[in-house]
Amino acid sequence: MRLHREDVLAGALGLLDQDGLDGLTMRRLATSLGVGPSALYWHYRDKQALLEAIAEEIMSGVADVDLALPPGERTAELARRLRRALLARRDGARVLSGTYVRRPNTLGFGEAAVRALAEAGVPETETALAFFTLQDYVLGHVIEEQSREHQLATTDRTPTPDAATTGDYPAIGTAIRHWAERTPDDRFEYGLRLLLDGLDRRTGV
Amino acid sequence: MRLHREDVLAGALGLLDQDGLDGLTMRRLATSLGVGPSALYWHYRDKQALLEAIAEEIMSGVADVDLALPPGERTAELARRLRRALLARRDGARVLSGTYVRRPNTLGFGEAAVRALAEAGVPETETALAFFTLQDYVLGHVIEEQSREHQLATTDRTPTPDAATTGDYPAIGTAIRHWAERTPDDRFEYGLRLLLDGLDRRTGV
DNA sequence: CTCCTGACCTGAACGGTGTTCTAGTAGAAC
DNA sequence: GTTCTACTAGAACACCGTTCAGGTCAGGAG
Repeated sequence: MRLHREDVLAGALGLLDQDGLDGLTMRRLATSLGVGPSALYWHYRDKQALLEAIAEEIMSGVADVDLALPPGERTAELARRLRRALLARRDGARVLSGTYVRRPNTLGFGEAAVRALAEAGVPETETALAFFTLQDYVLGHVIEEQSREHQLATTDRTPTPDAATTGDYPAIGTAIRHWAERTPDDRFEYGLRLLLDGLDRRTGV
Repeated sequence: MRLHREDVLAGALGLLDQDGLDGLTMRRLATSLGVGPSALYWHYRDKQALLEAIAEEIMSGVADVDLALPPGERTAELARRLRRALLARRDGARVLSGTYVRRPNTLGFGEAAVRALAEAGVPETETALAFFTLQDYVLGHVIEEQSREHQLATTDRTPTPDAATTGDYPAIGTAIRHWAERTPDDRFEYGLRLLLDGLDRRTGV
């Protein structure tokens, strides 16, 4: 039973979810597919090409936001959809930040976001600036969120500063305590709100 | 002439600037120091520990912002200082995003930022949320900025979408053209302004 | 029914990686 | 001048991405 391009991609996605980005190696992917490592190179030029295919797969459907939503809310929803897509796969944010993709799903997302921003009243000269700002925030946020997940899974040290550190840094100590009480979704929404409010003040989103 | 911990760190920083994060390998670092690879493991438990030391070094001095500045401007200045520190070393943002540091320089930066935000009028329950939002934005932004640098250096494809792509995605095409006219500093300031304005609207920074 | 072509794979190899181990050597302190 | 500690060498282990020359096997052409 021979492989096809999609089989390799599917196997890679499975291995990514199971073992994370560092565990996704060509050799392990090959054995999980019951094949030698060199077989993979017939389907993808190199590992980078495979990672780009994964990135594009992660971005599939993210742009399909409800166009009936008012443009401001649509912009917010696109940011949320991006975050959810990144969170849906282990190390999703790291995968995307490492690949420079110029493919339908990725471009389509940018197109949808820029459109929503423009319709919301952002001047044409600023739509890309606003879009990248939103995207950079989401990416940075999810990278940190997933990095914390990994931290929790591998070490047994508490991810929030413990008593020893809070002694020397009192402000951060109490601040983090409030932060820890929020859900991950709330934390994301807070920053998203800040950005959209800032945009509102300038152009009325 | 034997090595000390600082010599290894200095050599690692040099190699990082020269060859990037992927070029920073224990063996190459060893040879550049005129020593066998195993010698490094006396000074640092493993490569991760060395990377954390690098991260902490990158963050040195970032928190030393002028306390005479009004708290709002001080917050902005801290964000700028963080960006500049990350840009100062090749792949600086990637290094920091991969390490989970809880050390003086990193904690001190958080402390300074949380303090500035609190003084600016952000309620105590939200200072950490606002701080992490700013930090996530800066990190995401610089990761992308440095990833573009690398892209430019290695491939000869233009980093901005070319004519072929703009055909199918008209909004993104013209948007990017406006974006390309701005300087990297301007692009960063735009997002920073958005965040601070959003914060202002909620609490009066 | 044969043959051929192209898609797909094997197996071995190359040069690289982080890390560990045992055995040492050199420099400072007494 | 010896001892002790700080430090290093060298070999080895188990991986990694990638290449290459050669093999297999399905399916269409004749």
